[in-house]
Amino acid sequence: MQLNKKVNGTSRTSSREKEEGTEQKIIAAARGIFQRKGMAGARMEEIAKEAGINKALLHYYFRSKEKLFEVIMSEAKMQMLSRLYPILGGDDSLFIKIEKFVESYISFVTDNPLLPGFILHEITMNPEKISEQLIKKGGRPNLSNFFHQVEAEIKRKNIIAVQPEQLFMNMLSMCVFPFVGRPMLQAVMNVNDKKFNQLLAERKKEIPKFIINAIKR
Amino acid sequence: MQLNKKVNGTSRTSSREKEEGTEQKIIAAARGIFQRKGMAGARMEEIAKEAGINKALLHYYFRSKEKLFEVIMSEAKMQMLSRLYPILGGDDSLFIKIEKFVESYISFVTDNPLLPGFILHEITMNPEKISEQLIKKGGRPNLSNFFHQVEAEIKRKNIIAVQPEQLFMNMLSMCVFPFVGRPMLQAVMNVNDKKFNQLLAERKKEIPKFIINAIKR
DNA sequence: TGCACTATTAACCATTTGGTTAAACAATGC
DNA sequence: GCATTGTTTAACCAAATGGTTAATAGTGCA
Repeated sequence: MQLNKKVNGTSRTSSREKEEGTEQKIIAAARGIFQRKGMAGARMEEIAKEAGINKALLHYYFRSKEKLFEVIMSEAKMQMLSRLYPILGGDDSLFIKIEKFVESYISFVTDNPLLPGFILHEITMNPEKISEQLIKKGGRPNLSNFFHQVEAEIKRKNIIAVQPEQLFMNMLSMCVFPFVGRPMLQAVMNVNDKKFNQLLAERKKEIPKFIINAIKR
Repeated sequence: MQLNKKVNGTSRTSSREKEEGTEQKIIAAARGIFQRKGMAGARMEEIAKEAGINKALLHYYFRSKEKLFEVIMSEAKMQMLSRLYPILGGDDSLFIKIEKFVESYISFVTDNPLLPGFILHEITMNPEKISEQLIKKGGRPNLSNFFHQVEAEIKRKNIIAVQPEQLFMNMLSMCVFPFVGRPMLQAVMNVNDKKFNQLLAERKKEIPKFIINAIKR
């Protein structure tokens, strides 16, 4: 038994529908189940079944639940962070950055609605272990660029005084929380799925407007 | 075996330190462990040990893990919601409401930092079952009061046009998210515990200022 | 004092669960 | 063809886990 990932390009088993290869099927299944149930709630058996394979084969590709989990988690973190730094670390003006960031982040999370809750929960369960690599993965944290820019705009009297950290937290909170807290928000506000989706879509424009209103002089 | 909760007032076992009664010790232990590990990650054995009792006694007081979980969850939901409605449903002016709400909510969550993440995660794992009672528990949802007030202020041209739902989501997001996403935020912003606590405390004033700035004409 | 009832425990049980093994199956090179 | 190597499975295993049982200790009260 060895863990060499297979080299095959086109040659496939005589199976009918799948053209992706076992490893990808496993990852896809694991992604879904881990995100839906969390590390503690996920079952190797269920992942195997959803991937259409045997449980033993799961351990043949990924030695343990932890190993498999780490693959999924590391992929998830990278996805989340890779949207974060490029925009905020770029050359745009502050207001443009805010607009681009919110638009990009909400679009992304709309396509991956379970991601934030998954990451946040697991990182809370295991802060040291998971947040250490947060820095390395997905590019070096470039927030200092953004923070300096905020301070510069304050000095130039273009915006009111606000701690960059607070501004960043506000922005991220408003983007991410509605996805993490969706079921609660819908229940509390008594809003159906369609209406809530519409609210989420509108937030791409609403949040930047809100933020810029809040800070501009 | 019966589940009668004991009637004793003062008479206690000859145990040394505890004066709270077994049931309360169990609930305290369960609260901590469920909040830290979640339903799926919690172990009955561990709860028993933390309560200083036998696992069998746990089942003597609360028949099953689910039953015990429901006690904790229902208590948690009530706590969260009981801060929500009274203030927003009250008679204060809009700006005062916002200030009171943010102040009260952040204070509360500061004292119970694991609560939001716990509730949000479990409600996501099991939306139907848990969010149904969200409405009943902790008083009827009084958001319509708040929503009408927002619309009235818009009409009176005291604030700019904004959907009440969006405003509410913004407010709740900024209050709650920093607690749910704390480990991630600290890692990403490279901020130590002390500094982060300070930021959180400052948010009690910062968020209302931010919101009011964003919406006032 | 002894009886009824509650509280508590050690030992036990059945199921679930992550993980392993040995053998069957393909595919590929020679 | 057949040996080699990688892939897949059914069966199995040990530990963990939620839950139960039967016996013990404690307490009030008739």
